[in-house]
Amino acid sequence: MQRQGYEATGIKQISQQANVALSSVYHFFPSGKQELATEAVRHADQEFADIMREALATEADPAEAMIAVTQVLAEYLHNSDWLDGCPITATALETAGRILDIQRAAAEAFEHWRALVAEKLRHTDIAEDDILDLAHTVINTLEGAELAAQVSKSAEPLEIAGRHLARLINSYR
Amino acid sequence: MQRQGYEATGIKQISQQANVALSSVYHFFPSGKQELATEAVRHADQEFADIMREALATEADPAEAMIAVTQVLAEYLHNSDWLDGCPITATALETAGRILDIQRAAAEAFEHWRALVAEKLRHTDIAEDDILDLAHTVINTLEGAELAAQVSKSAEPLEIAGRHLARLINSYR
DNA sequence: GCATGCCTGGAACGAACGTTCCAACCAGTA
DNA sequence: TACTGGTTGGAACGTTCGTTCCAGGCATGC
Repeated sequence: MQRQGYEATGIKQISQQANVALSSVYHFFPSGKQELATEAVRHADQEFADIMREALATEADPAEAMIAVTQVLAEYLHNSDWLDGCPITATALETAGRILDIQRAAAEAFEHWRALVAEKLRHTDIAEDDILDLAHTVINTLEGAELAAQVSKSAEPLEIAGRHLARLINSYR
Repeated sequence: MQRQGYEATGIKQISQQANVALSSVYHFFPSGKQELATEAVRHADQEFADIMREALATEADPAEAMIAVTQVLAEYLHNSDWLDGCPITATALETAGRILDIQRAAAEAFEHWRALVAEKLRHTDIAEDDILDLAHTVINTLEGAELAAQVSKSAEPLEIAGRHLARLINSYR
């Protein structure tokens, strides 16, 4: 779903790629595809949070840490032939306004990731209100840059985003 | 496709909603769905460019103009019950790496929109290299903020993005 | 009025979709 | 050994998908 989105990903395709019986999928996700997708988004939430947490920890300075994050994301993207961008964006977008469970799970994921960034920014003397705003823009700019990088098959949007986010953060202290 | 993405949007659904015979769709788009989607992306490219051009023109100062753009985007989003975000993101993401024509059309759209922003920024004394970088981040942050606004059904991400983009631009002069 | 294009209506195709069902299976425990 | 719970294999359901085909309509040109 990260690569193809919700609709293009079939349950049979999932069961085959996982070497698992189709019945088993319906055994563990009785409500079908929507339940599976919701859990997939929640799983991707945790997985992506781990990646970000680790990348943020490599640099003590929050501004520098942003650059580290964009570098890690660029690596993942490049190593997967520009296929593995944000794990939930595609699914979130095409189900927005149609499948509320998935939309809610996606909203919670963004909130979760924002909290990680905010946590990192609290090691500065930036005011709490500004920190919360910055966390918004950091995640949103990363999302947009990852999308652009994927579509253009280039790491440049992510590199630029890293530098600009660092500059924006530094402008608050 | 703006609302549902590529896979979830059927050709029959399109022909019905357009009050047009299914045969007519295949008459004008002989190569089928992929060709139709590619043209749809190109059309959305122009349409979105018009919206941005108009919004950018409402404010003489480029930094202020960014806030105007986010306000306009927030309006569109709110008026459509948070359904009409960026017209190509969903389609671009789920076809990335799978349908090259669509991916190319999407990349050209982003390039087109960046050029509009760069054009506006040339009314300042910012160095050309910085202008091109800023255009990248402006579009990418708008994309990310629009996604977040749509998923969270709130205009807040766009409002914050507008303020931060203005601040970032002003930091260059 | 008649012929020559382009366009449409409607039916049909095979394939894939999500989902359901049930018999068979295979741990465990007693 | 017998039983019981959870898990699987495989076939089948109806529906929808993208696509194809062709006879008919309907203007425009002579």
